Amino acid sequence: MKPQQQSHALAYCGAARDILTIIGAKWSVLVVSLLEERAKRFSELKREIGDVTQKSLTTVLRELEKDGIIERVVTPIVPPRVDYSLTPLGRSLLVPIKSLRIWAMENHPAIVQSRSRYAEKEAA
Amino acid sequence: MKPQQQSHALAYCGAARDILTIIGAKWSVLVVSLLEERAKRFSELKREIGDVTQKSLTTVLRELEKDGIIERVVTPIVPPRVDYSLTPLGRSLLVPIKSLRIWAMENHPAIVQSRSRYAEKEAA
DNA sequence: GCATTCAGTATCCAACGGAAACTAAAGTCT
DNA sequence: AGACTTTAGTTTCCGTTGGATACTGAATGC
Repeated sequence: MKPQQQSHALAYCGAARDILTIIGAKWSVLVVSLLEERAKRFSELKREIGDVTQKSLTTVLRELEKDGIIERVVTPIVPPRVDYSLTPLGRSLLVPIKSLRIWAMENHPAIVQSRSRYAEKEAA
Repeated sequence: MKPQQQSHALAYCGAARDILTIIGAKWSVLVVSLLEERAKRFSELKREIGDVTQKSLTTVLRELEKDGIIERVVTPIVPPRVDYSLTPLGRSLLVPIKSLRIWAMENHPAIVQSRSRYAEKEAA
């Protein structure tokens, strides 16, 4: 979106989209949520998430690091040790994430139901 | 993610990811926000958003309709008229969206700053 | 010497998303 | 009569992104 085409009511749009790009990334909310408990290693995150590829996990961790949401600490030993933890900024992100999670829990059934209604409607 | 691989703490994950897939879609939050004011026509939304293609707008509107977040009302005249409006479910989604928007407004500068710090760090 | 661990890369391929052109159907202009 | 306009899309093409799989390097345990 070109800024000059936005209406006054949409001034927040750039920032909002930017944030949505972050938390909309496939594994970011899960990673942030897992790091709420404590700092964790790469392999630990991978194990806990289950079916995420190294590449995808690396990508999302790097992105969150760039954005200042997590911190990456490398201990140069062999085998290498890398710890990830939430920054204060990352910790503050837990607030809107929680709000979203609550909405998700409450309304997910309704969405699933709506989808199946739509599916059988278009099957007819 | 295969459900049986999730830890107990991540039971919400499926629902949360599902919701994030919706609101993470490129134009959905903007569309939902624009429909907060009142029901709007396809062309109206396209004009207000600015640089979205018909295809992308159609896709996101169809998706939000499937999920029961917006309602699509066709008036069979020529030229066709299609009105989109928020359902009660869609209206309830405005709550977490607002929470996210507030966080975005407050923390976007910090994120931008963190990114440029990262950029010059890796340039070195 | 061989396998394993850890934190990634590299390569390949499928899916998604955008740009631009096309469509239908009626009313209006010339 | 023929051309143009509007609305809400669809179609085709194409570039970028994201996932699956395989590979790397260095030390340690068997």
